[in-house]
Amino acid sequence: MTSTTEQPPKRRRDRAAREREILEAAERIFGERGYQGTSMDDVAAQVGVSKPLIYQYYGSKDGLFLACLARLRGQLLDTVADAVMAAPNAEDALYAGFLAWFRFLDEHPQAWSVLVDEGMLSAGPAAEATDEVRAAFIELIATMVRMNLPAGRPVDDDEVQIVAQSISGATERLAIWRTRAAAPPSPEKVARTLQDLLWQGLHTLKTT
Amino acid sequence: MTSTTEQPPKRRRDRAAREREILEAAERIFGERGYQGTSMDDVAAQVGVSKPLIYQYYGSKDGLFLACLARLRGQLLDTVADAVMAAPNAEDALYAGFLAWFRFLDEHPQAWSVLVDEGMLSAGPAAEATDEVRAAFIELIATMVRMNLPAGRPVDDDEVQIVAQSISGATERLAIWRTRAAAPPSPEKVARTLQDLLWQGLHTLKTT
DNA sequence: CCGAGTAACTTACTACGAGTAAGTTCCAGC
DNA sequence: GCTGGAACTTACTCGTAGTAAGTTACTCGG
Repeated sequence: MTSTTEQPPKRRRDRAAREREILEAAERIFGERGYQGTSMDDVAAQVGVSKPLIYQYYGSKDGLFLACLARLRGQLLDTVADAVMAAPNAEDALYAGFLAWFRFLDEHPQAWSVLVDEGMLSAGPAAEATDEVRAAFIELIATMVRMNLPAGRPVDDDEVQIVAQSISGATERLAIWRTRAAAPPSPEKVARTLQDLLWQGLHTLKTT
Repeated sequence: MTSTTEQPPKRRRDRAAREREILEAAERIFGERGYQGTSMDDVAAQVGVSKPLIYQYYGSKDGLFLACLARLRGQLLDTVADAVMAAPNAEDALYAGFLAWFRFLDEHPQAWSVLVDEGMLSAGPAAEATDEVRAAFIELIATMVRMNLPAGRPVDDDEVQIVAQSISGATERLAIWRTRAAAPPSPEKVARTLQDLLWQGLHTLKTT
């Protein structure tokens, strides 16, 4: 009976426990209804607590949303980074990274909803955090790209940036598309196709 | 003295004229402050008209935003499509399309702000319109990709979709990056790099 | 010129959600 | 048991989306 709905005899808890409880509820509700569609009153009611308490702990709606973001982002980033690092060479790393990305999103659909809504916050203070996440990813990609270049060659940083941004954008859009598509191709198929599309071009970079 | 601020002796106009006037103001204000940062009262005040009139003409805030979107989207789509169609072969078409895209966005920065905020509306009825825009682009890209394939070969529609989605995502993210970067590379450079990155891979598609 | 009829427009609201001020209740340690 | 602080609440303010109901100005037939 200890399901998601909380039982009445809920008393005071220490701050850390409450914060966790609030965060979990927020993650769930943001995931279901999006940022706009979620009101602080909703979250408060779900936790069985009053609104000002949430404000005391998280400062603002953005603050709460950011906290959700940070957690999910960390998980996703770690997953992908691990897959990339575990690969024996650049070619495999590329595929492994894509695969890890699409698989994670398949396995954590509600996490992804939050992260997508993240993109929605072009305005607001959440935008900065959003950019940080993406910057981390792009840094990872850029590192991979550079790994793939012969050591002696001069590196055109603009080109590396362009490539990294492109890959980041492509994977994001593909992820969104897959959640919406009626019968999306498997993570393996998408990762493979992407890999095929990009691999040759990455070599071109190196010989330019 | 007929600057952007309107002179007091502003009287009744017929509906079409007012709609245009409202749309222009909305486009400007949305472009400056984003969707969230713009209130209907702001727009009303700017036009020198009362809020309910805007509601009568555009139905809702989303409706007004959508109307802005539709116009800008149309311009952008036409520009890119023209460039693509004018190219003598697939390779040039790809480059020309990219170039037209990035140039347009350089030349219409406020238009782009609106289109970026567009992305922000994952929630709300604007999302549908957004998807339509993107679908149009993706259709254009998919057509180009198919043009590039030998006629006899069987076409894997999933792969074409994946590639088209990737390109769409890449160009969007690059556009956003360029507006934020301190010293973004020229449209030519970005278009060329993208072209280099993708061209080989598109051939791979055909021989798979 | 003149009185409808209607399109253009306004005033004055409601509803709801973010954020806050000022408490009240419960538990720890003395 | 009493006091101090952390956990928590009630009861607001303020801003903005959206609306109901009315008012003003143009127009067209007589």
